[in-house]
Amino acid sequence: MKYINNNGEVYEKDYDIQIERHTASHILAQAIKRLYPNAKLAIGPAIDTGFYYDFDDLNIKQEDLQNVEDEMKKIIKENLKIESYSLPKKEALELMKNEPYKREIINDLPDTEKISFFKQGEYIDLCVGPHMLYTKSIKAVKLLSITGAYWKGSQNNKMLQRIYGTAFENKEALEEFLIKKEEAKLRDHNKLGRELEIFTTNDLIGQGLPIMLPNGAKILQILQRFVEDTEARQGWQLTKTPFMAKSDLYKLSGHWDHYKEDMFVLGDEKKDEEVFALRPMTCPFQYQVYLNRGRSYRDLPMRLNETSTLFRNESSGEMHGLIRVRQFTISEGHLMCTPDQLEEEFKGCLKLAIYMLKTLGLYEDVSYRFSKWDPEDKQKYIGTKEQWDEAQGVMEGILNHLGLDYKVGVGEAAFYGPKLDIQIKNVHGKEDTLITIQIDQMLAEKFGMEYIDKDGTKKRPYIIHRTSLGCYERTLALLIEKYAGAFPLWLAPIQIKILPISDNELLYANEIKAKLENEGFRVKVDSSDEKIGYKIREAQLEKLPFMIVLGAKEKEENTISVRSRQAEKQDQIKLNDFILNLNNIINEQIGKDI
RNA sequence: GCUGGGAUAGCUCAGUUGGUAGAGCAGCGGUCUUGUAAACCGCAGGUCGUCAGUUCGAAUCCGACUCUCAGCUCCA
Repeated sequence: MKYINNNGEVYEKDYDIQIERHTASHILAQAIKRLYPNAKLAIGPAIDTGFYYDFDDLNIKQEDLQNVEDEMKKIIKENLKIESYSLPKKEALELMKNEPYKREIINDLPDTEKISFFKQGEYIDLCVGPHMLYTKSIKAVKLLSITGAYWKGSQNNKMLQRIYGTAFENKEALEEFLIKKEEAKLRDHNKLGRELEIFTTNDLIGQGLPIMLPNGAKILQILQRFVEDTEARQGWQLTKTPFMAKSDLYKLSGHWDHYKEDMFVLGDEKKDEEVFALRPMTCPFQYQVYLNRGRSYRDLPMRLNETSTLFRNESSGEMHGLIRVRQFTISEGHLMCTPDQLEEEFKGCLKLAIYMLKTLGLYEDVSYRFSKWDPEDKQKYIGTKEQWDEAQGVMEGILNHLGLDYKVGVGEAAFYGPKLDIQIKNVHGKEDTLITIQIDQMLAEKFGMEYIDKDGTKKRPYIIHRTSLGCYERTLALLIEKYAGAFPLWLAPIQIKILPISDNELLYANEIKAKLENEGFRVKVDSSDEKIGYKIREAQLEKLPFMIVLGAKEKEENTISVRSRQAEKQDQIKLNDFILNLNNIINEQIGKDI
């Protein structure tokens, strides 16, 4: 494959999908310029799933995309040769005199810089390249959607019109991508979760406030018991702190100055003597547990956990199914320790998180992000540069010592400290934080937390702020998508459905149900008068782990016919053998050691 | 919060240039008592997201709001 770089040099290299996509974005811009000459060019990079190009003074609709795509295919067919050349800044500005966004980019470049351009036919774009050598090198291209996007990614700037598209090496690869995209939609928790009656929402209750239906509430209960029991075995002590507090608490913690926009405040500061706010984080509440009396080094490490319901007044456009909500519950915890305990305890928190991920089956799907502050953003963060350097330095040391493969996210830290975020992508490819482990010194200082050390002097403890399985609602959403609703046995809200072939077996069915429930299993009997084939199909749609078919034969022989959701047909066995089998499966699923 | 779609029965969706709402599935009642992908008959179910407007007349046209989807921004 031939490419051209911004020195005008042509070179040979293996097929590079990112270069193809970047070239496709130029062809998109060329097509837009031909069809809508008044449109202004912003930027058009390649991304993970394809490419986009941002335009101003363009107002097209979804229906117009096909037309644009047809024009792109025409340009590809014309097989224009792509050339590159450089200009001094002054001439570059002159060349782009009708492109305000390009001029802004050029103006931001140093004066000494030679500015490179790529040209294909009548179309010229400011670009560092490289590109494919001919437009015909684009083998499969498709425009996908059209949305708004802020210029330079800042909401203070104008919103431009962004066109998303994708390109592949051949038509088959494009086709496969589109099919996968459609399949992903079927796993979408926001659709599947409603279909499987896990949750719903309601106009009267409001945005970002999902209602957990019996199936969803059951899964959350199972998860919560699992988390609390596991944490207890790891030396965590459960606390229960209030859902709200006076504004005084938040003023001390810094939330009032740095987080009030995102809080639900009860009352009016101007009129009321006392104003309350629902808690957006548990830290300042749980710190009061530590502060309940003086602490000695003998009390450390002190591990406090809480199944903690939080309230955040997210902007209206942010809410999404169970992934982004206004009220949610997290497996939160705060760990107070001495400096020389810090690394070991941090490791313990990470180990616990990884154990949770492995048990849930999500371990292979996560990535790690070291979230630092942005020194430029004075509004967002409390503390001094020295404090941040220290906290980040400590965390970086630990992360590197653990040999963790992580990316750095600048400006992603909490307002009070750096974080190790464990990230996961949903079915649409959008990444969110599932679990977070943070080192917090600023709030410890604000609340005056200390301990008496061996030498009798007062010292400030290090505090690790962490979640073990993260936000329950978000985790549930990811689990729905991971398993496409077919939950592992230990998590399934209904584990077994009993299908009597006729009403003659109803009594026997209820007998089996009672015995299974007595063993702690979650069972449902299908007492409808449908035919057995229909009942099986229904049970399959519910994605339950097991079904039991009971007819005259089973009743006669005092057996059951069991079928797992993967199996083609059922096996006739004794109930006790089935119970043994179920327990084995569950032990396998949650019995792993930390 | 911003840009652009959308909201009709529990669900999936029809509904023509404005004339007063329909199907399939689910539900309920009955018949059938069934051995592996949808038995048969019947019934019921809607303030067409909400509110205000234009009109003799609005699911349909205009406006505001609510909710929802995709993306941006923000974030667990």
